[in-house]
Amino acid sequence: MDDIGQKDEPEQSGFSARAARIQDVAKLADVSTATVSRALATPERVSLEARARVQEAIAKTGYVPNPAARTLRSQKTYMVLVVLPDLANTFFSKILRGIEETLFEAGYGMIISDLDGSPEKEAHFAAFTAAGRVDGAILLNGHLFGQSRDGEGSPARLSIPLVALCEAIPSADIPQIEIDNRAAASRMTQHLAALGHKRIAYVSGPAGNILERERFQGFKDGLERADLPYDPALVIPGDYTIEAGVRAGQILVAQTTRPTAVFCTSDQMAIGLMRTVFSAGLKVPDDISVAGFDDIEFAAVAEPSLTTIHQPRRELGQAAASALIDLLQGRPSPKRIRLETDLVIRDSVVPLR
Amino acid sequence: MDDIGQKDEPEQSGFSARAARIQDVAKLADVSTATVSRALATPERVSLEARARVQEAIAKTGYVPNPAARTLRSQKTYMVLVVLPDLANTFFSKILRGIEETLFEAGYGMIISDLDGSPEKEAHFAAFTAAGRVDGAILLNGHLFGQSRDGEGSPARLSIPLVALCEAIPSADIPQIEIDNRAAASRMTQHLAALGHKRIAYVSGPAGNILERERFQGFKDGLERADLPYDPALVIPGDYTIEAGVRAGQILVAQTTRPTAVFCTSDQMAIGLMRTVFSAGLKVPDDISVAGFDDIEFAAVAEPSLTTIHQPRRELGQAAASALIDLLQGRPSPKRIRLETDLVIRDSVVPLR
DNA sequence: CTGTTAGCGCCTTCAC
DNA sequence: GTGAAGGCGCTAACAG
Repeated sequence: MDDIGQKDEPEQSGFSARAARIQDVAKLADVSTATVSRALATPERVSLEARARVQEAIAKTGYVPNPAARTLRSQKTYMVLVVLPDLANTFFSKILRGIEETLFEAGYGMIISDLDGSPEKEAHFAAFTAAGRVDGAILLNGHLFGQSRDGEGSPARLSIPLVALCEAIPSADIPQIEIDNRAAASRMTQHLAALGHKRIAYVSGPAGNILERERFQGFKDGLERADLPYDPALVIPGDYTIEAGVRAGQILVAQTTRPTAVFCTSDQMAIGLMRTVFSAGLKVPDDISVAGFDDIEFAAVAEPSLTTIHQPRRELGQAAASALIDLLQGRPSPKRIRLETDLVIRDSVVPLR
Repeated sequence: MDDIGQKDEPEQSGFSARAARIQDVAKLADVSTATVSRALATPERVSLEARARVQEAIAKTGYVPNPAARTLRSQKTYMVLVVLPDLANTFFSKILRGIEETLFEAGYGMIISDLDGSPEKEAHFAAFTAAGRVDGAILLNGHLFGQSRDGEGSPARLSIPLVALCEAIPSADIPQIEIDNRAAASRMTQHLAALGHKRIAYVSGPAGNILERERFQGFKDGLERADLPYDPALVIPGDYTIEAGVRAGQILVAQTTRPTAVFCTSDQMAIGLMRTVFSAGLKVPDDISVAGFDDIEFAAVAEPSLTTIHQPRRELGQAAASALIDLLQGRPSPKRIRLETDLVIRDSVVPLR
């Protein structure tokens, strides 16, 4: 990453509408194309002198290797696919940034696939990886794709290095980067219990989701440790979205004997729920305490500010990208990484009076 | 070469360890490779019979064209670069989704570049496009990269089709997809004025930003139409972030003669500002009305819910992608598209009592 | 309508 | 340390 300077005009003399090729550089440096190639890939195997001439010629021509040709030859794309269920979900953006940063530093580009719950898209991206457009993939959607029912004719190229991020894929033997959802949920539940809350509602994630399963386990763990009974009637279904929070709030306010605290398994739901609770004339935290999960940017500025579990989103992205790069470069990669979460205490949860 | 080497694996028998090539399909279908290629690209120029045989052979082999080879030959990548200033900003996610959808339908992939204010990255992506890794680009960052200032003969080199989205680039002769920021800001200002507010503060975007320039003009337009004087003391600097809103709030509450309404030029700032205002013991909207801009998801569930300008983010993304695809496929493309905004009236703004 | 031929630009043995 | 040459897989050009 050296040249930034000469974007100027090598075109005063000629109509250089065409990009320089390795041949042009070779001719100008008076070496063979092989030497140019080596000067770029393995400079130590080229004499200092030749290297200098090549450098100069590259600078003069503004040569940039053609990636398609390079890929065709070397079977490497220096591209990584990031698969996520919903690009518009604010939870992912900081993770993406962490991924992008780390990939960028290692010279990889990032292609994003927003699955959007569409099997068609999933098939498309499966074909995409099969076609060798990417060297590896980071999966945020909790499952592998391209599992054809009978495997007939499915090419073996599908097996590129993969990393699971956030939503673990236990069945797959790939690096798993995540937080300890169960422990975090347990911790929050105990926090609420320690403040005197005995009737604690739980707003869930989507049924079957692995995060949901773990957080739900954690919720029950927390109750148990606090010697509180688990009451299924206090579980309200959700799916991590703002809208689910709004709906959960409606269910909540309609209840005759309301819980004194609600543990929402995403901040988005917590914020949506508080909205409904306010509209119903109740107050948070005076009438009901509300806790979230994720610590998105808006958690700190919500009204009241949200007590929640902090997830190191950027670091999660970075860790996943690092693990994948290790894999891609043949280095041993961590099998499983669990990053630490924090309980962030703000104003939406208060002791039961 | 250090791969798992199966050099002489007979490639029959249903499952090949190696991806099928066009030759394999050709042989199986008993046609030439050219016919296979045509059957894929221009089926109408291939006899029904041959087409059927090719289809069958493709199915049997699981053939997927090698994109690198295709790109090398045809000089088309079917990839589009999306350049944006900050991936972690929630404002962009829905726009990205709109872009992705439309690109996907047209068979294009999306590569995202998060500039993150880094000139180094910008140089990198300039080289990226120069290297021909993408067919076109959508720019959300308000300026071209890798281009010299003179509008004369320079752009011959890395000129791929471009589209400017949201932040217009007036100097560039490319399709511009945007909203009428000036009109929208004027409308909001007049709305506040119509409710009796006479001292209206304005929390700005980053200095020099084109959105900021237009919205600021709109703010002044609105004051003028409402016969209100423009008072520079009521302008608070910001940069569209939550944090800027928090800081603006601090400035606001410290003022001796406070305005009765604040127009924040992003929802994120409005939400951050309300946070500070609450912490200072004031009430929104009773003590001060607050308006936003963008209508992000959290605007509707903020407390109080936010009166703001709705931007059709998804449609903006779709329109930009469509315009770019037109360009890429040699069709005439719209020069400038301005999508409609809406004034969304919620609870954060009330008439002056 | 179909086949043959010739590269796209690069990397990488294989010789020297 | 360097050069010559073949070919990665595909499609465009040109015949037939």
